[in-house]
Amino acid sequence: MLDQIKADKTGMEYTISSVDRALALLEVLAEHPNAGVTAIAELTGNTKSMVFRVLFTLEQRGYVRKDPATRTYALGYRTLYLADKAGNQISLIRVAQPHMDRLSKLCNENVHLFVREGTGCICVAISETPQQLRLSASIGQRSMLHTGGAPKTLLAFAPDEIQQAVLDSELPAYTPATITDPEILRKLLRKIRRDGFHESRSDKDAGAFSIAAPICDYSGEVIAALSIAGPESRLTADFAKKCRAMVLDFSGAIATEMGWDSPILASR
Amino acid sequence: MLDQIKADKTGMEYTISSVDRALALLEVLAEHPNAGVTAIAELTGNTKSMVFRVLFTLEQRGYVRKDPATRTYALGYRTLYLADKAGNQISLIRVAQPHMDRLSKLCNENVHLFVREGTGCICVAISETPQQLRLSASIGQRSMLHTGGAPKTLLAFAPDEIQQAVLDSELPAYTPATITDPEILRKLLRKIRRDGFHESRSDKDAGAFSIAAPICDYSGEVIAALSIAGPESRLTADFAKKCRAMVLDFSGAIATEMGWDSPILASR
DNA sequence: AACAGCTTTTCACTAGCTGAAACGCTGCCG
DNA sequence: CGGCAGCGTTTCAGCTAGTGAAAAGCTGTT
Repeated sequence: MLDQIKADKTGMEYTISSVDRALALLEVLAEHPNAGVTAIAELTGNTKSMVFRVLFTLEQRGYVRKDPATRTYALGYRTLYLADKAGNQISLIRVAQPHMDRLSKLCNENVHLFVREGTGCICVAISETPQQLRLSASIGQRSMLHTGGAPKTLLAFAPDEIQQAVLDSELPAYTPATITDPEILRKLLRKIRRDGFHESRSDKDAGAFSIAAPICDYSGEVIAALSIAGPESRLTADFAKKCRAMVLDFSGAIATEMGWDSPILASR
Repeated sequence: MLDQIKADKTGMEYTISSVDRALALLEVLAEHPNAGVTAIAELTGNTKSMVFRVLFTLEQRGYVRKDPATRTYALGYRTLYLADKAGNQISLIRVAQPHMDRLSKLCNENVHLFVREGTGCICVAISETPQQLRLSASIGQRSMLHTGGAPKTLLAFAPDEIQQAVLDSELPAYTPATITDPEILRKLLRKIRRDGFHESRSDKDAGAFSIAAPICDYSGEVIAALSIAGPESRLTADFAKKCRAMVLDFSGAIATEMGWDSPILASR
C-alpha cells in the first residue's frame, strides 16, 4: 500500500505542483472558453481563490484574457507567440507545412502530420480540406500508437523497446476493427515496415480511412508520419491507389528536404 | 520608502511566483532554443535546481521537449495545442486569416493584424510574402502604440483614457522619424480618425512603410488594425495608392464578416 | 430594497518550494 | 589511460510563500 503510493509519486518527484496546476488550468480553458472563476474551480476541483490567483498570474503574462464585462476567461495572445516560436524551432513543421497544403489541395482530403513521443503520438500539423464532410482533428492532440494510420506507421518504425512496451500494454478498442491482439499487431507492423506505407480503415474512427507513410531525417531515422485521412465513403479503389502514390511522393519530398537522401525502400 | 515597496508590490498582489517563473522560463526557451539547465539558470537568474524542476514539470506536460542526447531543452508540441485552440477561440483570427492570405498574395507584401491590449499592442496574425526583402515580424510580439502604422491606427481609435495615458507616457524614438511630441501625435491621431486609414514611414523600422486601417466589430468598436508593410524602396506613389485601396477593401471585408454593417466613413 | 450569485480580498497556517551543497556522469585533455 | 572540468541530478533541512476558509465587495435581479 505504502509502496503503491511511493510508486505513484516516483514520476512526480520533481514536479512543482503549482506550476503543474497552472498548466492544467490553461488546458481546461482551452477546452472550455469563456468560463468564470467558479466554473473553472468546479471543473478542476480547485478552490475559487486558487483559480483566481492562477488566472491572475496567467493574465499578467498574456496567456489568458479576461473579458472585463462578463468576467470570464479565455486563452490569450501570448500562447500564439509560444507556438509561433515552437513551430519555427521544429524545422520539421516549417518544412512540411507547404507540402501538406499542396497535398491536401491535390487530394481534397485532410492531411495530418504526427510525431511519436514515448509510447504515444501527437498531431503536430494539419492541412484541412474545405469539404464539408471531413475528419476533424486538432493540433497537439495526443493519441495511442495502436490505432490510426499514422500512429501505427510510427509504431512500426519505432525502436524495439517502444514497440514491445506498446504491445505489452493494454490496447483499448475504439471500434470493432481496432486491433487488440498483440500478435496480430506485431505481424501488421512487420508488414508496414516492409511496405513502407500503411492503409488503415475504421480502426480509430468508424467510417474513416487513413493512408500514411513515414518520414525520415538525414540519419535515416523515422521522425514523423504523414497521412491522408477522410471518410471511407470517398475512398474508391482507384482513389486509394492514387493516395498511396501521393502520400509516398510527398513524404519523400519532405524527407528529402529534411536531409534524407536515399529512398526508404532502396534496399528492397 | 515602505510605501514605495508596497506600491511596487501592488500589481503583483495575487501573482503566484512559481507559476510566473515557469512562464518566464518558457519565454526564455522561446528565444534561446536548445539551451541546457545551466545556460537557462544564468539567463534567468535562477538556481540550477530551480530551473531543473520547472523544466521537469513543463516537460511532463509536453510544453518543453528535452533532447536526451544533448540534454538541452526546446519548446514542446503542447504549445501548438494551446495556440490552435486560442486561434479558434479568437474568432477575429479565424475570420481574418484567409483574407490576409489573399491580400498578401495580391500586393506581394507582408500583411499584419494587430490588436490593442491596454496601452500596448500585439501582432496576432501574419501573412508573409515570399519576397526575399520583407519586414520580419513575429506573432505574439508586443509593441508600443506610438510607432508603426497599425499601432498608431489602434491608438487613434482607442478610448480617451488610453490615448491620454499613452500621450502622457514616455515616447521613445526608434528612428529619427518617430513622433515623440505628444501634441504632434495628438493631431496625427485626429487625422487618422478622419481619414479612416494611416500611412506611416520609417517611424518604427527605418526604411519600412506600413499602411493600416482599423477593423470594427458588430458594435462599431475598433477591435484590430490590418496593415500592409514592406520596404519603402518598393513603395512608389502608384503602389501606395493601390495599397490604401486594398487595405481599406480588405479591412472592410473582415469587419463585415465580424458583423459590422455600415462603412466606417459613412458619416462623411 | 433586499437578495442571490458571483468575484475579490483577507488572514493564519503549514505544506511544499527553495537554495546550497554534494554527487555522479560524460567527454576532454594531458 | 587516468584525472579533471563542467554539466545535470539528487538530497535535505529551513522557512517562505502558497494555500483554503471565510468574509467582504460587487452586480444584476425580482
